[in-house]
Amino acid sequence: MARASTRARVHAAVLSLAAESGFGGLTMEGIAARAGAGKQTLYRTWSSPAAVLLDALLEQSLDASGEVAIPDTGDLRADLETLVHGMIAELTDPATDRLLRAVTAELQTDPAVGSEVLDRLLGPQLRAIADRLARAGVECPEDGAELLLGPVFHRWLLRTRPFTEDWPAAHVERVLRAVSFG
Amino acid sequence: MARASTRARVHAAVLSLAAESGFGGLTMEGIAARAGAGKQTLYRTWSSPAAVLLDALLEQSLDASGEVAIPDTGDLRADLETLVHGMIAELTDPATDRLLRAVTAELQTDPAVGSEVLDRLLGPQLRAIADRLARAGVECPEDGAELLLGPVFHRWLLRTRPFTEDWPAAHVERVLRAVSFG
DNA sequence: AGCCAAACGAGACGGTCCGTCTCGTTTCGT
DNA sequence: ACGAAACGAGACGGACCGTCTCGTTTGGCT
Repeated sequence: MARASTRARVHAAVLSLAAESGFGGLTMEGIAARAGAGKQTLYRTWSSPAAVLLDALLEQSLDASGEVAIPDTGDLRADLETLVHGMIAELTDPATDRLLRAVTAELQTDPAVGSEVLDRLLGPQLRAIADRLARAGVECPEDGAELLLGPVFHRWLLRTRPFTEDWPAAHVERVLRAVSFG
Repeated sequence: MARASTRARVHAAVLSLAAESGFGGLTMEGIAARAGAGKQTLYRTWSSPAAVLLDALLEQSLDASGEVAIPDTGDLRADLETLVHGMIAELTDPATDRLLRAVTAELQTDPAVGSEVLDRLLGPQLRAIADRLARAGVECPEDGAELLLGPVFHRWLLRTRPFTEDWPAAHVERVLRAVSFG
């Protein structure tokens, strides 16, 4: 669809612009100018600034890890705590917080972005956690994964209250009890 | 700040426009025109179409109920199931789904909308649930309320999978077990 | 009743970004 | 070497933006 070199320049442009002026400062015209690309070239592949940013973020995350990795030391409780701590760290990192919120916001209105996020980010993550739970003998692993992540997203997205140091341990404790593993 | 009659006309305008063309069709100019108001009048009180819509929705919900009411029949399990069913029904109602998503999206970028939602909608709801849990003798009622609502929002917001008929009962079952009430 | 300041309706204004459209150029497969 | 596909550039009309004046209405105060 699009030339690899073009994609690379556009990705670099959207990431640098987002880092400089936040998501609110992203426009198709701005991205095109920074990338040295025509607007038509952008519209040929992406439908909105959020779609461009999402694509760049996904490519970046794939470069880094290749696959979604869930800790698996044999100690389920410890693994889940590590996981929750990592999630909280990423969600609250000022560098990524705004970008993730922007993608989440766009996900609410643009169905294409929604299914892209689900297919390439959230889905694999949920499946990986569910697999980890299933391997430990949990009965409803999908529901367990949702029970683990739901409250984290809830607190972060809706800004109900800050995360505390001791909450993840207590939360994992409750989740394990919920799935009959305490 | 603003005259009551003006507020009423603006609220009616934003609700009718949102019902007709969805949230995407909301603009300050459009709302002002429909309400027969000057743009300056809108900007004097609200900062964005989302803020206007939120204000209208909040006023509407206050008119209807006056206070946040949580079922309290003495049967905790039944009450929570009623609550979850009601939430799912409201979240998935086509008439409100898009509006709630729009407000949630705006909540990610506009801090003013965020604290407004928290103060007048989410906060009271969470507190009411936590109170209900506390009355039943649950130890960490705030965490319990979060455990109950988090997965519901998670599934709805991120569109991971549809709600099924039997999920609420199983979910409440797990939450009660998590807070040592099963 | 009469007054005055605050709130208002209307809309002009320059500006930004939208999404579409040409046009001439570059790139790449064969 | 050639033809098609992808591209860079930017013109274009249009929608909204947020700010700004204006002259008018409204409601409280005396």
